[in-house]
Amino acid sequence: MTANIPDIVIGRLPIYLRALSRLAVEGHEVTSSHELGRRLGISSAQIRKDLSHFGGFGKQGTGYQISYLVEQLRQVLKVDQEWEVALIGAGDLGTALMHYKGFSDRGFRIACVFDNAPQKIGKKIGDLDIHAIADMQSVIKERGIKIAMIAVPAEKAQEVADKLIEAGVQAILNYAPMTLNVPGNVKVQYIDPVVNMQRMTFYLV
Amino acid sequence: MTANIPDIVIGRLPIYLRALSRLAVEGHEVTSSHELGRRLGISSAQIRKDLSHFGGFGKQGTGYQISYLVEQLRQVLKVDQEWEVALIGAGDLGTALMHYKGFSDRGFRIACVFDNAPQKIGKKIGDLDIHAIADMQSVIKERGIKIAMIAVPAEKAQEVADKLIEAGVQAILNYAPMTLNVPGNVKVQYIDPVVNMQRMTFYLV
DNA sequence: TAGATTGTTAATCGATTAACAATC
DNA sequence: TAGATTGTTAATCGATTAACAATC
Repeated sequence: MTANIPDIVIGRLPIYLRALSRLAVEGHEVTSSHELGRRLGISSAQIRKDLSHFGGFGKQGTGYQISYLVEQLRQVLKVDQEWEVALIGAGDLGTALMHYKGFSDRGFRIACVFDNAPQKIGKKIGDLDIHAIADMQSVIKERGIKIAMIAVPAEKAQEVADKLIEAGVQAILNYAPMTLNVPGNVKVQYIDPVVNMQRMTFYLV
Repeated sequence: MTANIPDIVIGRLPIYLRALSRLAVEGHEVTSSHELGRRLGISSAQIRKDLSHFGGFGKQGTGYQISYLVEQLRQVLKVDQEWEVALIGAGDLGTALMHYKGFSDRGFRIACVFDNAPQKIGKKIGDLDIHAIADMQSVIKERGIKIAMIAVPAEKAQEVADKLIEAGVQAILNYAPMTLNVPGNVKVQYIDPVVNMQRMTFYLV
């Protein structure tokens, strides 16, 4: 069942989930594919088609009960639990990620931080000790961590990724501005703000 | 010519540009669609097809001269110039963005910062003064700024976006975890790390 | 020349949309 | 009941890939 669902559909589910949570916060209890589509700039047909891969979550004539759909999407995406995440890199970006409040209620918790600057190792960041990268693999193996965020300079990113994967990490959010080379069973997502900016300048006058 | 190029093609060009720059740093002078494709996990046919929208940049038998292709892609994407960018929000994330060194050699410079916390206004961040959001529109109009990064809480993001657009901004990089409602002539790109993480957990065991 | 690689065309593949019966 | 909206099928649309002549 899981096997033949297009990546592009999975990619939209977090957007639906985010919009639905927002609707709930705004006090709505029920919504429709049309309302959701209008908010997101997506056709209602696409939303219904996407959701139908996982079951019938709505009711003809009335639409979707938001709390129920949120619960179902959380289950589908496996964020009805809290994932422990390893953060590699305790620079400006790593620090901002540590302080970010938005992870916990959406399924994630930064559980350990690594850096290799001697002056940082042993210091605290938030309420976590910064560990040496030399200890990274043992900590990740011991705690069974499956997800990591890479926030180190581009030159170090591939090396860090290789070690993470060797230690059992299967999902990497890479903030370093480069494409990683990983085996087929490892998922990578990229965040590079400059890429996002360069996708817009083309359209400017 | 510009009009009928698919967005999805434009979206890949910054990735090509990034990889080509990296190849150049590594000392390569020439590459091929096969080599680039191998590095990026993209088919060589797709790379050739994408590039062919903008002209013939390669040579049969030998491939692409990297410096020339980089130059051409920079022109296509309009990042052969430095764009002034407005940053709204001087919290942890805004501060990390201010300190980020990676903008300038890829076409962007943060030219002004805004926040509405009284204790921040007037303080320096990097070598820029933090201005009040009340001054945002006049500064943006005066300097003719076309690009902004939103790094404020979700509740404020739409309001900030509306003001930016009214002041003439045409491209927004939105770090707030919500979809913005904007007119058709305004481009928006989104960065929400939780969305990226939730796109991977589905595939974890 | 022989080998390699481009740019492009046609074929294939996959995603989106339109439409509507079912039904709340 | 009448109106609204789902879930799904078929049609359309668009993107990717395969293949190859051109040519460096």
